[in-house]
Parts: sequence; C-alpha cells; structure tokens
Amino acid sequence: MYFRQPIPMRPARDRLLDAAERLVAEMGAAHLTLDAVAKFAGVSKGGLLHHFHSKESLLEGMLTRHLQEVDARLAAQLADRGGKPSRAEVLRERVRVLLELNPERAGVGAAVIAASADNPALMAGCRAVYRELLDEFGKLPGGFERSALVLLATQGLLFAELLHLSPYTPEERTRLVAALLRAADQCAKPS
Amino acid sequence: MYFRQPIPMRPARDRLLDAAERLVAEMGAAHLTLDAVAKFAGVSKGGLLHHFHSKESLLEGMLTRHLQEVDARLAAQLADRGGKPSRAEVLRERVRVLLELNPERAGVGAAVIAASADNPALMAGCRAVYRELLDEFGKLPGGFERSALVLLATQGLLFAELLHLSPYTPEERTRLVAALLRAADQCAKPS
DNA sequence: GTGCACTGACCGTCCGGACGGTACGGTGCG
DNA sequence: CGCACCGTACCGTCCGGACGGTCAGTGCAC
Repeated sequence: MYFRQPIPMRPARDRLLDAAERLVAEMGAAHLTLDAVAKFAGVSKGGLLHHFHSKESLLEGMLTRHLQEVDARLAAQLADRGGKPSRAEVLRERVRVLLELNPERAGVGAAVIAASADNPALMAGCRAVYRELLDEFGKLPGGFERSALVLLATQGLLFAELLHLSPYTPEERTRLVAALLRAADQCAKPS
Repeated sequence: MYFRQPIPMRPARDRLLDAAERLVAEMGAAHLTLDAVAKFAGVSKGGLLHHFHSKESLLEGMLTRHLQEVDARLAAQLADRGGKPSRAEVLRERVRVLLELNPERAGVGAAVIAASADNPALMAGCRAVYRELLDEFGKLPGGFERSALVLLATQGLLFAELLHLSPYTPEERTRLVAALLRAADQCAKPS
C-alpha cells in the first residue's frame, strides 16, 4: 500500500463518534447500527468494537464527548473575552455555544437522542449535569423560572432541529438566537 | 365462548396506538417493535398488521392522532370558556394543553420522537403545522420572537420529559408551566 | 517478539413483513 | 326460512435479512 495517509488522520475513535452523530442527525436514531457506523467511518465492524465494546459503550462515548465538547468550547469562549465572567455571561455563552455548535457539527444533541432511544437509563448523567446548571443559574437575580425558560427554549430549538421539526428559515433562526441571547442577559436583572 | 367482553372495550386500533406511545415513552424509541406493540396491546401481530399495514403506517397513525388530539383538547378548552378567544389566549391554551397532556398520557410527543427516529421524512407534516402556528402567533403585538420563544420553551420541556432528561421536581415543573403561561399572555402586549 | 490496532468471517437472535387461516355479522335470493 | 357468499377483524406461523456481538487471525511499531 503506497498511499498511507501522510498525516495520521483523525483518530479512528473520533471518526467513529463523528459518524455515529451524523447518522443520527441525518437518518434518525433507529438507523444507528454498528454496521452503519463502522462503514460510515471507514472502519471494519471489528475495529468499531475494538474501541467501543458494545453499542451501549458507543452511546456512552457519544454522551461524554458531547458534554466535554460543550464545556471545552464554553471555556475557550470565556477565556477569549478575558476577566472573570459573571453568571449571566456564562449562561449567555452556554446558550451561544449550544446553538452555534448544532448546525456546524451535524446535531450536537444527537448523542442524547440516540442514547435515550436505546437505553433511557443512560440519561441519568446528563440529567445530573443539567440539574447543576439549573441550581447555578437559578441564583441569578431573574430567579429560577427566567433562566430555566431560557435553557428550555435553547433545548427546544436544538431538539426541533435534530428531529427535523424545525420550520425556521436561516434568518428567523438568527433572530431567534439573538432573542435568546438577549433573554439570557435579562436574567442578570431582577424581574 | 361465554365471557365475551360485555362492553366492546376500547377499539383495538386505539389500544395499539396507546401501547406504541407508552412503549416509546417508557423504553425509548428503539424498542418500538411490531411484536412489542402487539403484545403490549393484547393483540396478535397479525392483528396489528391488519390495522397498520406497515411500521411506517403505524408511525403515521401515531402522528395524526397526536395532532388531532391536541386540536380537539384545545377546541374543548376554548369552548369551555366561551366567547371568541383572542390570539394570545389561543397561544396560552395551546401551551397549557400540550403540557397538561404530556404527563397525563405517557408522553404526547412520543409520536414525534418515534417517527423521527425511524423515518425523518414523516416529519414534513408536523413541520408544516408548526409553521402555520408560527405565522399565526407571529402577528401578536409581542412579535415573532416572543411567541416563537414561548413555543420553543414548551417544546423543550416536552422533549426533555420524553427523553428522560428533565431534572425538574413536580413543584418546579408547576412553577415553570405557570411562568410559561404568563409569558404567553405577555405576547399580547407590545414589547 | 510482544502488544496494540484493526480485520472479516461467523453466530444466534430479533425484526419487519407476508400469508393462510378462523370467526362472525351482514345481505341477497330462492 | 335456509344457505351461499361477502367483507371485516383478527390469529399464529414462517421467512429472509438485519442486528449486536464473538473470535481467530494479521500487520505494523517499537
């Protein structure tokens, strides 16, 4: 074989995770099968099972990478603008990261949809993370309801897009994101 | 046979649809199989296929019943309070119906989750309905963004519950629903 | 030569769907 | 009335393919 890839290529594990996410986003969670993921990632089925020893472990991998990626992007975003960010800024930037990530990668929430379809018990971890966010942002002057509603609407848009339910034009989406960001900022002020 | 059921029981077709919804809500969309639905509904597999000649047709059945039920409940709710309802009232009552229906029946949006998992193309109909709502409520004095955000947050809560992602206590949920209803009313006033 | 990354053939089970059958409430007709 | 003949509702078995998962290799790096 002469044309080995010159640069070691994106590691197989990541390619597998990417393939799984895209499959869910484009074909629906029911089409997330081991064969399909392996083929889509350009890896044999045995290769997939070398990295993830079961379908459940693949789903866990998707979930944890999703969580880590959001955290990493959020940290990077906040580091960029320097200084210690306020709670409201953190909320706003989290909303922004989630919504910017979703069209860019093919559906960030794909992991959630897929995991929940296969094994709802896997969602316990995500629920706990979400709970922490709620407790944190609930301390904002706007109170629990205001920030929870912002988070809820963000999720609503995310899931709508993933489930092919979103009827928004790109311009409408831009306006909605802006409105959501504004709403997040509003949470800094008492109602 | 002596013990024929005295009252003709809930029609098999409805029982099948109920069973399918509950299966999705409780076990995840991946566990929605023809065998499981038939067994859960107390019908043979052949019986299921008599009413729905394929899995896709079962999913369509779930989707259209879901849409019809929301409309019917909304109409009933609005008829109860009499008089011609304002646009903002319609928005508020729609939110209420959606959120009250979800815990009562085991996940109203189950149809959407299941259909999207199996065959995303089926969502076109739902997307169109959603589009109409948006166009209608966008005429509210609060403008497009305000009412879209309310709809989005409603969906967010609905899907979070269906995907076993909702971390809210019952009391928190009650407070959130109240806040959502208030937000819907706010759409009647110009921002 | 040892270990890791990966292959591809293989296995048992589950899935969607097809099919041939049964039971039963009409309906027309001699 | 009696009986042949519908259509509708439902049953239970069977099949081919798809699915998750196993395993004995293979090749390359160190």
